[in-house]
Amino acid sequence: MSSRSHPHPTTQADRPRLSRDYFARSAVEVAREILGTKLVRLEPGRSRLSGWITEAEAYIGPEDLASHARHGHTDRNSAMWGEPGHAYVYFTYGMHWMLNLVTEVDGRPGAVLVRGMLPDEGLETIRKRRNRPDPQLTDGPAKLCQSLAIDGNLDGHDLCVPEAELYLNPGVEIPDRAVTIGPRVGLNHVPEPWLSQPWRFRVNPGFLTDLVEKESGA
DNA sequence: AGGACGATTAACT
DNA sequence: GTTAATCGTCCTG
Repeated sequence: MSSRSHPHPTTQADRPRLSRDYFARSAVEVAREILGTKLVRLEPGRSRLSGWITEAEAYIGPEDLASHARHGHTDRNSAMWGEPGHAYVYFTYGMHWMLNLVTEVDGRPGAVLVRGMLPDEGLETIRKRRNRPDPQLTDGPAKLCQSLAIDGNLDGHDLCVPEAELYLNPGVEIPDRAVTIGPRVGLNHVPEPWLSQPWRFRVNPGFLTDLVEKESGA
């Protein structure tokens, strides 16, 4: 099956994917809960890449002045307004792609920005694409997209169908004591209260790496 | 038509 | 700590 040169005990065959119902909740709830789940990328005719999500932010709707939904339904943010469980992928700063997971009920534009992960499968491929030291491979939203070859082709992609090329698997449970909650980052010209809402969720550095080492029987 | 700016990153002082 | 890179999107007029 796998073309990896050495087995990795934490790499498993597909488990049940996170379902439409999973995403059909508030963005804040989903942003917290997806920590530790596994983001899986199947590249057509190529390899299978994956990693455990370590950081996410919630964008709750049109009233949230930090959200792209603040301008209403536009061509770019169209995926946000659709069915939950799809990807919203956008281009910014003239060079970077960002991955969001559409949440909330159909018609309400909630989204969760995936800001970081700990790589699992496809590490060699990711290293080639990033050409950086391991800690800096996927510790940012644009780095993660570069690593997994996520771009505009995946905008609107359905994460909850069998043929999905991008989806989530259950991963490891992250206890509250291992999560740091704070304001979202990179927001400019965003007024209060939106600027300071504690909608960024991050797994404490080291927690997942330690856990993964134990699981792989080190 | 023009301009401001961006849910970032890497390099630099 | 600061700043350049780089261009699509959305606003104003």
